[in-house]
Amino acid sequence: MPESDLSDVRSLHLFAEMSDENFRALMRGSYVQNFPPQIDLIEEGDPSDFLHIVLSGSVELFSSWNRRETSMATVRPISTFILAATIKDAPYLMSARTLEKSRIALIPSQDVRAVFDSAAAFARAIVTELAQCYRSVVKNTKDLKLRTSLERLANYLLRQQRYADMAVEFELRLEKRRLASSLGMTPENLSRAFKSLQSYGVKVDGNHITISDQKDLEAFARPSALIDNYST
Amino acid sequence: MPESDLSDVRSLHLFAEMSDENFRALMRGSYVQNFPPQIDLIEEGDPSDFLHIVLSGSVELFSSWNRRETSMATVRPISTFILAATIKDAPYLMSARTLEKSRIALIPSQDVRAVFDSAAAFARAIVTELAQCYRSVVKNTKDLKLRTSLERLANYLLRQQRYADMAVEFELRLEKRRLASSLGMTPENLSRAFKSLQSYGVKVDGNHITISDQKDLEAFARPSALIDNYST
DNA sequence: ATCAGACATTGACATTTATCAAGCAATGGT
DNA sequence: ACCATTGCTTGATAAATGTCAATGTCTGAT
Repeated sequence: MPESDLSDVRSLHLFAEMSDENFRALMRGSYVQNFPPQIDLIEEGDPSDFLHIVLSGSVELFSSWNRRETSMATVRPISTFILAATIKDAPYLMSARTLEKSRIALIPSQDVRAVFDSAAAFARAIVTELAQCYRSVVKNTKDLKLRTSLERLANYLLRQQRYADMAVEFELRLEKRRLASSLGMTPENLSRAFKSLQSYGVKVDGNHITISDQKDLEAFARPSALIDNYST
Repeated sequence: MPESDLSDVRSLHLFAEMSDENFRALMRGSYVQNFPPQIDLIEEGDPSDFLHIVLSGSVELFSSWNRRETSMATVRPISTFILAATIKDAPYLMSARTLEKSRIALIPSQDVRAVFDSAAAFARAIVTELAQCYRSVVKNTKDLKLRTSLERLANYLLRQQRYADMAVEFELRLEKRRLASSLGMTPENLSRAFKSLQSYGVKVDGNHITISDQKDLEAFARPSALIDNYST
């Protein structure tokens, strides 16, 4: 990696207090690459092989579901992206593409984790928890921006069913008006949404839910691991 | 703190690998309290004095803006909440209230940071960055759930103006269709939204924005530090 | 057992937002 | 200079979602 890029990367507060030794260890397997505009850098769902750093240009983080696409953030120099996935060794939650001609540093994720592991265990635990929370909110944003309220409800029910060990019948654990607010809709709309899901085999009696045709509901809801799976 | 609560807290993976000594240091200033249902535990914007842990019952994280309120998440035992604010020593981004009778452990935030600081500097840097990203996404979710698309655009413009050192005129740094997607709307709707903001003194010429009546736009947009301020 | 209060549902309607189709710049490549 | 492409805007329309008002239903307190 060229000297000027090295000092750019070094200037990130992420590496500011790191020892020279650890920094060199991190840079050993890293490299810098120039990309033209509109190049896909990473695709959501892929394993997080590299921590990315935008040195110049700009990168769009976006996400797709069911033929829809939404912009999640724009990353400008000099900053990292997908750090949480790197730390968690989890798949990317978002895709990334260059918006313009961009210079990107790529640091192998396993090197980041290795250097990081030499730190105290508590630090690691805090980070894991933070990363988990962070990724949950990202999933929630995808749910909000990519789905209609009916789709959000359908997928919520499927998640709850999974939580209830795939039982055909289970209880809602939230008051309906809170559920409505969680899903970003009004209580009135939630009532109508439940009614609409009757045609996909969903029965509602108070807080008691029956999913009589799992496959049918899934065909409508199109659940995605990158939105609905809390553990990844 | 009672022994059974101590072991509950200890069982969190956040503390699992922590030394007994550090754990005792953390618990020294901590205490456990029982709360009735519907009690406000924290209010968004307050300084993060305590890391909270739900031992039993459940807690709703929610957020308010402009007479509207939205549910952000429900926290169930045994888990922490508002860790990112604690680590960053930043104000709470969300409010919290008990949904039912709940038992909550309260750990002084400064103790968490003190124990954490004894870990390596790189770990701290990673966490700071993660916490920053996490909190940004939370702000983004609040923006999406609490505001109409017109309000989101108005506040976006005010944020961009701040980025441009409060200049009356500045350039959009995003293509309009990407901006639309970022704000969770269609390009067509963005065009109309720009037109609607004309009545608040916003002029648009390509990517060039002029905000001729700052106060008027702010009166409409009602910007909030807990949504629009990237540094907190 | 009854009543008050909170939550849920329903219908009518308004608003917001998306979709589709067409036309209008700007831009870059030949 | 021209054309083709791409992005932006506009109008018409449709769909989704929210609001308001009324009613129904449940539950816990007296």
